[in-house]
Amino acid sequence: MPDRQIHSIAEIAQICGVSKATVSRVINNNPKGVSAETRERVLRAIRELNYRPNALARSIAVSRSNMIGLVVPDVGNLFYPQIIRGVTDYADSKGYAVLVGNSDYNPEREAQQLLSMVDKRVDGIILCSGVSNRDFLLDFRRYNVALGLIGRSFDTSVSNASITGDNVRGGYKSAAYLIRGGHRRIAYVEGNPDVSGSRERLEGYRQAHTAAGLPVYQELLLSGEYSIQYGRLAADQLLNRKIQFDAITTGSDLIAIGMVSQLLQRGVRIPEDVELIGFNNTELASAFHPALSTVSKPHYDMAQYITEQVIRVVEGEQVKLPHTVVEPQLVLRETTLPRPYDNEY
Amino acid sequence: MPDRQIHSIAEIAQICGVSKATVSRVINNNPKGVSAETRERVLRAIRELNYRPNALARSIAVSRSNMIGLVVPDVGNLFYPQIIRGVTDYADSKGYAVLVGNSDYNPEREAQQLLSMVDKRVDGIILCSGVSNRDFLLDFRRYNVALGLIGRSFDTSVSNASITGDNVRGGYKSAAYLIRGGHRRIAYVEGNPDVSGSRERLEGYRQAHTAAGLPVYQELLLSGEYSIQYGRLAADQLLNRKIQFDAITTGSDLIAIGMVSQLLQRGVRIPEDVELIGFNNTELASAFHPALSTVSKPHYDMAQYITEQVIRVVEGEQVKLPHTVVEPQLVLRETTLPRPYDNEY
DNA sequence: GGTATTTACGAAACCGGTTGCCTGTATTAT
DNA sequence: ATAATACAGGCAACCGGTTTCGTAAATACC
Repeated sequence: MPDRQIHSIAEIAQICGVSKATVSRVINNNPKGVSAETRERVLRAIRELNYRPNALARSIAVSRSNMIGLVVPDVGNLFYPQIIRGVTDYADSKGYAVLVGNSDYNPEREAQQLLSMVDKRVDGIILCSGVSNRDFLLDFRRYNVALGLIGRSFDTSVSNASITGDNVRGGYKSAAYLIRGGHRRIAYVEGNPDVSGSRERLEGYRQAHTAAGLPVYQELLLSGEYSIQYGRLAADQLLNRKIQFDAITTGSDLIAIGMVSQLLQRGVRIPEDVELIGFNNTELASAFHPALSTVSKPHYDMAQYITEQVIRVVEGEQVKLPHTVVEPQLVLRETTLPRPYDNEY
Repeated sequence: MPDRQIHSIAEIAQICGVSKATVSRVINNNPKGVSAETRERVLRAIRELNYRPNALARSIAVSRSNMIGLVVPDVGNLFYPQIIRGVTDYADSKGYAVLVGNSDYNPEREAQQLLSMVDKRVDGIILCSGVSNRDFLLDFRRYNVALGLIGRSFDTSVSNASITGDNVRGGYKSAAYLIRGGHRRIAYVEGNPDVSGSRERLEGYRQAHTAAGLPVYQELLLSGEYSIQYGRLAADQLLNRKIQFDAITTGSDLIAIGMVSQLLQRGVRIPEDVELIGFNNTELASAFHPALSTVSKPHYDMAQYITEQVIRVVEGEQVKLPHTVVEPQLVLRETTLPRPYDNEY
């Protein structure tokens, strides 16, 4: 068996007959203080021994870990791949590694994950669709970690940067589009009601109704979780309880897919009998059959953006914009009927 | 502004009038060598100051980081959520944090990610659908990191554990099912041809053909990438080049979805005109409309299993089985026509 | 009451790096 | 030729923990 060693800077130093300081200078290719030949000699030893500097040791010495933490509700949810990819791409490009954790929409678990990342001394944290309350986050700032928020926003004392879609507008647009189609009983089917986005979309839904002088029926407001499963369940519920509805807005494409799938199976035609609008415009929405009408935000870009900001604060630069909100766009496909529409309202 | 400090063990020690050693003992609740009252006093200080031990420092002291690395081709691909969730769940339950990286099916990037994880001194690495060659991985063992493989397998000198679906069997089963339906021109549409799974499935496809005394046509063998996009493209290619085909097997559900979506759009009926079988039985397959027939493996469980093994070797226990291969099951839904079938062949 | 054992804790070395400061020699300026 | 400066490189302190070992005090034992 070959030497399965992982060497230390001291060994390299000894082998080359120089001090640790010199090796360190070579590694960080610090141009000062080491001659070309010494440098070469050290580099050769490093190569020959396959020496890899210990990033952890370095981290504690310079008190910077070059790691950032990403906390999402559920990495298994098909909504998050775009986000994770956005974060890892940007982080990677700047030489940061990414630690991931699931919160399961549970404030305690979320807190646990956040603290565990502090323990690992990540330089920054990106919290996605967080469910922690404001006080906790505010208190959390004591740990001096750059904090970026996706999908939720507080004042600047809570986070260094945040980016959200305008969920109120999103909720408004989809409801308004359906209302404009003459629908009067529009079901609103949400995922986890604790997520702020849920409440905001509902607010938009309400606004669209009142703007049109229409009542909001409590029995049409459902919530459960962001999954295909739940979409199925919600469809069944609506049908089984014989609740009348002529259109649906949902809190995610997954819910929408589950509902469409189940409604179709139970003989409800879409969009002829029921129009439906999803949320988020995941990759799936356009591929699904019938293709989902949905509300679109550039999640990948949003993730990249927030990662950029977090890294900026880590590196002592200014955040470009502490709070960004992006206007969601209604994307109309096959689960709605066409009608004049200008994406403005 | 409150004190935004992160304290060190030395500070706690000083405040409590004890030595660092004592504080350390308290933190690791080492039952020996510290009296109840001293312990209490230290714990109080820790609580009051919100002290969080530096896991990095601990890692270098005990040469164990409690981090494991997960390298996948593309966290953005909808196939990986199940895997990532499986890994994070198990790791989390054992107190390990997870570092993720993308390889993009690129051996150089993969090597880079692997080495970057070594630098961070992860205790173990889980490599998913790796594209590195055997020699590289063998050489990589020098870094003394526990290594688990998903979706690829070598002898035990290369990895500590591996788990794969039997892709040959998977490829065989789906092709055989289609052949049994009387099809003679079955297109085989793969993702990245560098991934070993691709080649194995093709092998199964071949075996099924020769077993039935049928020829394999080169023009029916396509490959590109694992995405909905590519599925669309492949469908277009087949149609535009006027290549005759009466059935399709694909290397992933995403490709399948893209193809179905495009074929439908171009007026091809499924399954009446063309039968199609996906691969992997992602959450999407059953929700898609028409529901995808596909080849199923328990990815979440596989991910958990391999994580368990990796952690076992980290903790000095025996790996249960160094190499596991799971038998894939054909799941028949709406993109194929029903016919007698026993999932055995 | 004297010895043996246990217990509580501190001192200091160590893990693997970084960095400020110092020294000795080589180079340049005058 | 001499002083001034530059450069290469070593020493040692430091980052924040863990752990071995030693010792003094407390407790157990007879």
